[in-house]
Amino acid sequence: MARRSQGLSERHHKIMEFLTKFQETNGYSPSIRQIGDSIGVKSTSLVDYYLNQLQEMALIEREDRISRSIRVLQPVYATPTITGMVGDAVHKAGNMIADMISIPLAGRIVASAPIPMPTSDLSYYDAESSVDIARSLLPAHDISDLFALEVSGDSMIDAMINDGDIVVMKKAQSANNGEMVAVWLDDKDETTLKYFYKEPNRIRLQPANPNMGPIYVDNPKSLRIMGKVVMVIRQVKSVAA
Amino acid sequence: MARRSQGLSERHHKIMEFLTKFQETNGYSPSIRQIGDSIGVKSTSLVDYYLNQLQEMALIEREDRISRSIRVLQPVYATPTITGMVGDAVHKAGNMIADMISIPLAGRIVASAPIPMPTSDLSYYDAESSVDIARSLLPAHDISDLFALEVSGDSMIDAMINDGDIVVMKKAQSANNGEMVAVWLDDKDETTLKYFYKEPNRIRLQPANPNMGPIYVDNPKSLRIMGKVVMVIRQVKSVAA
DNA sequence: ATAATACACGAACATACGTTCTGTGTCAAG
DNA sequence: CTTGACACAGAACGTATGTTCGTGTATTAT
Repeated sequence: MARRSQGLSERHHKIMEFLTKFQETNGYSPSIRQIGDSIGVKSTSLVDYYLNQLQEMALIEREDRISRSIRVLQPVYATPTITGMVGDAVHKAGNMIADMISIPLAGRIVASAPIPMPTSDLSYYDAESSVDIARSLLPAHDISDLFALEVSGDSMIDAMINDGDIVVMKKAQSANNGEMVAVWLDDKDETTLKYFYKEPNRIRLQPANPNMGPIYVDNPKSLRIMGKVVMVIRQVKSVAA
Repeated sequence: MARRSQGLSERHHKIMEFLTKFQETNGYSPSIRQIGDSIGVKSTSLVDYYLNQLQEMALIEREDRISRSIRVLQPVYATPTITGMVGDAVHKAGNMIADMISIPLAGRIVASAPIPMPTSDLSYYDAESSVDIARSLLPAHDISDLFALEVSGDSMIDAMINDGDIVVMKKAQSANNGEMVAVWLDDKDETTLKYFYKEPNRIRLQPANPNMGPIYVDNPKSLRIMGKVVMVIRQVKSVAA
C-alpha cells in the first residue's frame, strides 16, 4: 500500500546503500540480521518490514524463504565518493547489457525484389550478421519480430533512405495509419518504403520526403505489406554520391 | 594436496557450470543441497568435499558457515548445449558492454542557429541526455569528440535528414573531400549538412540527395565547419509528415 | 596382502536465517 | 476521545543450510 511519503525514507536509503555495498564487496547478500545491525535495528521483523516495502518499490527482489537471496535492482550509493562513482559506472554498464538488442541482419532490400525475411524465429545467432542497437533508441517497446536490412541502391531515396543505410523493421502483415511500411507493389513489381494511410476507397502511400507526392492504390490486393519500419541507421562513410 | 589428476574431473566441471549458471540466473549462489541435486549427489558432505577442492584450486571462494556465500572466481560455461548457448549469450552481452559507447546528446540542430557544442570533454554524464550506440555500427574507429544532435525542423531534408532524426557528429574544424560535414554559412546565416569537396578555387557543398544541385562557396572564410557527420539515426514513429 | 587414498552415502547436529505473532508507543484523522 | 495506520521490539517457530562423523567401497600404491 501507499506509504506516507512515496519517496524513500532515511531508513530505506541506508538499507539500499548497505545492500549495494555489501553485494559489491562480498559477492552475496547480507542476512536479515546483518541488515538490522547495519542500520541499528534490533528486530528482524522490522527489517523484513522494510524489505517488503523496498520490494514493492521495485528496488530489490528476493526469493521466499531463501537466505541471502536479495537482488538489488537499483544500486544506491552513499554520498558521491570515488568508489560510488565507479560502482555507478559499473551499474550503468550492467544496464546497458539489458538495454542492448541484437537484431539479425536478414539481407539486403532492393527495389526490384521482394524483401528477404528472417527464416525462423529462433534465428541463428550469427554475430557476423547482426546489428546491435540500444533499446533506448528503439521507439517500439515490443522487441519481437525485429530484423534489419541493408538498403541496396538509390531506389528508396524518396523515403529519405540511401544506399548502404540499415533499416530495422518489424514483421507485419497489416499496418495502422501513419506507420512507415515496406510494401511490395504487384503492378509496379517493386518494393518501396512509404507511410501508410488507409483512406475510404483506396490506400495512400506517402513518401517520407514531403516534397514528393503520394501514390494511390485502389486495389488492396495488389499491395503486400512486408513489415513496419522501426528505425533507419545511416553510417556516413566518407564517400559521396 | 594434489589430487590424482590435477585437472578438473567431470564432477568439478559440472559443479562449476552449475555455480556459474545459477549465479547468473538468480543473482545469488545455490545451497549445498541444490548443488548436490544438480550433479546427482545425495550427500551434502560430498558436495562440501568437492567445494573444498574447488576452493583450493582457486576456482571459487566461500565464507565459513554462511549460506550461499560462494563466489565464482572463474566462470565455466558448458560445451555447446542449450545452457551453454545461454552462457555464451551472456558472455557476448558482456562483450557488448565494451562495445557500447555513450554519446552525449548536446542539443538540437536547427538551420537558423549555429550548432551547440558539448561544453567540456569531461562531459557531464547525464543518462537522460545521451545516446547509446554499438561501436560495431560506427564507421569511425576514433571514438573521441563524438556528440549527438537531434534535428529540429525540415531544413536538413536535402541531406535526407528529417525532423526528429539524431545525427552523431565528430568535432572538426576541417574536412576531407567526400566527408559529410555540418557547416555554418555566414552569408546565408544558416547551418546545413552537406558533402564537402574542395575544388581549385572554391568549395563545393553537395547535398546528399543526388537530385539536388550543389552549393558553391568562393570565400572559404564565410564557411565554418562545425563537425563531420558520422551517423544518422531515424527513429520512425508512427507519425508522418 | 596391506595400507593409503579417493570417492561416496546418510544420519546427526548446531545454528544461521526467514517468517510470524504479540505487544507497545506515536501521531494524525475522524 | 477513539480509531487506525505506522514504526518498532522481542520472542517463538520452523526450516534451510553448513558442518561433522561414522561407515563403506573401489582404486592405487607399497
